[in-house]
Parts: sequence; structure tokens; C-alpha cells
Amino acid sequence: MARERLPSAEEGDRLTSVLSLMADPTRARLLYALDVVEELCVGDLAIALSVSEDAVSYGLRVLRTAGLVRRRKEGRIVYYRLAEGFPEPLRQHCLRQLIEMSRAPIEDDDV
Amino acid sequence: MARERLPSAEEGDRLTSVLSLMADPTRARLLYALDVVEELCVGDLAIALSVSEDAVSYGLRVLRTAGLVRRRKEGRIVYYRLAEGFPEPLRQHCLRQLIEMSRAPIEDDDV
DNA sequence: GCATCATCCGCATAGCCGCACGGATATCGG
DNA sequence: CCGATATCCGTGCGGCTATGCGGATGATGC
Repeated sequence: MARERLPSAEEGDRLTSVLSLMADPTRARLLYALDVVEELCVGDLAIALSVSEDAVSYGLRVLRTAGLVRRRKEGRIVYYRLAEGFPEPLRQHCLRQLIEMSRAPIEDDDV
Repeated sequence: MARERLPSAEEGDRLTSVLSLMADPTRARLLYALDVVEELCVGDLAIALSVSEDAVSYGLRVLRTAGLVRRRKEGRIVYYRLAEGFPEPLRQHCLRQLIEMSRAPIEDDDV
């Protein structure tokens, strides 16, 4: 049955390409922030995440190239938000579930 | 409210560390195979995924170090399976949902 | 005991990636 | 028109990592 078919190398790459976008602290936090607040500009994101504006800009550039975020210019300020086509599974299951998980980690992982 | 709190850098790292384990084609396919078949040895995994045994061995070593898979020796053959403490969200939401997603990608992603 | 096999390990290498830096562009206030 | 501001872009570098290779280890069959 198809449900037991193993993913091909190509499917593995496709999965990986989207997951590796979240497998970076800056990008993951950027996406989560945009999931929560809906629309934010670069400067505010930099302050909110305590990251340099360059790092934020670079992270957003990568996400934009991948089509995961959209930008809207208003004067000299650029507002970012999640793209309309942002994959729902990624949003619900990775952004929210996994962020939740990373807050209550395995117990013997304490300080 | 806590639900709107943005993840700290540390939480971002924790999330990233587990996600980056899946953000590699070999490891993702290894995990999915073990999710489906339950227990497999290195050689069979190499054949099933069309990867060198060394690559499989390395991938499993990384996953084992992270505590995501367990091994059981029987003679000279080593069988691997997902660890008991394998995070359920990761299993359900990433392994299955995302593999499913990578099979039916966004339609304008043609050719 | 010896040849064989499955697997692991250490090491070296090559490729990728996130980020800082310097400069460019566009917009705003006056 | 001018300086300040917000952001983008190209480039370069340091660090990480997946992988291949040679050798070691332990089990098996005879």
C-alpha cells in the first residue's frame, strides 16, 4: 500500500528543503513571530528577537526566496508577513507544536 | 499571554537542534523508514534508501547520539528502531504530515 | 584458527550557510 | 536639495557537517 512506501530521495530532498528553512534559530523565530503578530517590519523584528538587522534581513531574504513570506512596502518601511500559500501543516504542526515542545523539553534536559 | 510570547534564542536553539536532525534527506528517510517498518538493520536500510552503508551508519550514529533511535545487537547484525522517548509531535506532525506534504507539493511548483 | 561478513570508528576533505561589512537605493522631513 | 533613515544587495569569511576511505572490532561458518 502507498502508505508504507518509503520516500524517494527526491521526496526526501523536497521535505528537507522546507524543513531546513526552519532548522535555523533566526528563521524559526522569525516565522513564529510572523505567525503570532501577522505583520512586522525588519527593525521591529530585530528588536523583538535581539538579532542584528542584517541577520533579520538575510533570514527574511531566504524565506522570501523560498516563497514563505511576503513583503509590503509602506514608505521606507517594509512589512513582512507569512505568504498566503504558507503550508498549513508546517504552520500548525511545526511552528506551533514544536515551539510548544521546545518549551517543555525532555525532563532530564534540565539545567 | 504566554501564547503570544516569542520564543527566546535558547528555545529557538532547542527547536532548531531537533528540527535540523530531520533537515537532512538521509536522516529524514531513515526516521520515516523506522516509523513505518519499526525495526531494520543497517544493510537493509542502505538498500531500501539507495544510500551507502557508511552514510546510513553515520546518520544513525547522529540520531542515536541525539537519543532518537535505539539499537539492538543480534549476532553481528545491528537492528535499529525509534527510541521509546521519540517525541510524538515530531513523529506525527513532521514525519507523517510533512512526508505527505512533500508528495503533493504546491501546484505551481511544476516541472 | 582462519577467512568472511556486518558494522563501527577516526580522520580528512569538500561543500554549504549564516552573518558581518561596505556600499547602494529609496523615502522622508525640512 | 540635503541629510537622515530603513532596508536591500553582493561579497567574503569562519564554522559546521555529510560523506568517503582505511582500518579496527566482533560474530559466524567451517
